[in-house]
Amino acid sequence: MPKESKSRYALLGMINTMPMSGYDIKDMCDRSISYFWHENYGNIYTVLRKMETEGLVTMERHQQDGRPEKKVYTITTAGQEALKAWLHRSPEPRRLREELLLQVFHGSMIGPEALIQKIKQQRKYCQEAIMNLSETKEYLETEIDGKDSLVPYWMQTLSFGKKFYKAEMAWCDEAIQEFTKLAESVKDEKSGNHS
Amino acid sequence: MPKESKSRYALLGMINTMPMSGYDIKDMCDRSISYFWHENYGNIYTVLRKMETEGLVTMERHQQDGRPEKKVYTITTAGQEALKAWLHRSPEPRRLREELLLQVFHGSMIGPEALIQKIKQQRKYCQEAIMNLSETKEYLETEIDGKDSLVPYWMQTLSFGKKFYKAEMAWCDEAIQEFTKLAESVKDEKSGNHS
DNA sequence: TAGTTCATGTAATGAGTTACATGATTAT
DNA sequence: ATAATCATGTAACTCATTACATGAACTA
Repeated sequence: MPKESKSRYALLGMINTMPMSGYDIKDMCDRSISYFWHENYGNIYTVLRKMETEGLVTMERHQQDGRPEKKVYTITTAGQEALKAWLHRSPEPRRLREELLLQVFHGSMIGPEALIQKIKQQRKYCQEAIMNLSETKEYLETEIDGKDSLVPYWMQTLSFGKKFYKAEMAWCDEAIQEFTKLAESVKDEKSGNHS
Repeated sequence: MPKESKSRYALLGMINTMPMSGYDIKDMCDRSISYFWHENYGNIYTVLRKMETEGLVTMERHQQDGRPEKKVYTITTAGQEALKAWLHRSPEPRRLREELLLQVFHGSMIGPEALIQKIKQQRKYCQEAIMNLSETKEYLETEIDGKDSLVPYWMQTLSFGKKFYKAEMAWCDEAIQEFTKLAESVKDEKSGNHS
């Protein structure tokens, strides 16, 4: 069986919280799940139209004052069932492709100093990510858990992000330290200062 | 500019440590970097032949006793330069697609109990991963840092893996706890027992 | 007036995965 | 005998990304 695309469920899930357009979906993805999932316009619009023909969503044109027309998609019963069925399935194991780690693995070719620069960069990125997550968390906490009970679930994904980035930052610190030591020992060897 | 494939560098890096065949590369990837990088035969053999025409590697047929013939690839000077150039470039930001997290985000549709099962499964997976990493670490520690100084770099990627999985396991524990609470509060509401 | 945001779409591309095919040998 | 390991390859496919195109309105 060929591996099935998961984009549809990302979109269905978003539409399920409330009817929205492709543009809205992209916006919501970027604001809420961007640290563990991504979607781009090209795919969104394509998948949306496909799901319409499959009867998972329906489309309505919404006229707006001054702004371009919107195509607002609404989930159907069939769509909700498809979403639920996926939610009950086991997630596929992740296939990471961590370019930085690959560079570290083959780092002996460029030496520790060059790696340290990369890792410092990554550390900065982690810090920013953690700040963003904190802001989102604060926002969610002010939200009265009203119409949708999605808040506690969203919160739990934020917690994952935070733990993940904190761990990565800790790794960055450790790696910088280790590679600094390594760089010094290389220098020592060159000056004939063996242990 | 279209995004460039990173597979070639994964392969070049492996061949750089010692000449080997596509089959060997797959084996080495699976044993050493599988928790943050993956390659499959289809791609390996294709990319290998492409790199040969580009002059990044050379190929030699090796006859083996009893076993099928091997095509052993060796990195060229051009290949080493390409590898080095990539190592000096900044890694592209990762694009995660964490299906489990997506399911958690939309979890309100199936409720906390169903999620807890998934997360328990994930926790088990993390535990196994940590054990595998520990074994690899022990193996590396017995290796005398001889011909290749790749050991400390490899070690550092192992440390990343361990920190990552430990963080994920901690998240699993937290999430299980939180969703258990949530499940109970839902039950309370049903039985008319409000706080 | 030039740039940004809003809004949708499609064609081309590429990269990677899967499935399939072959065939020898070795272990059970 | 038959399953597993060793070893390579390719065709089909799908998924996603990129690039490009359009166009209105708002903002500096």
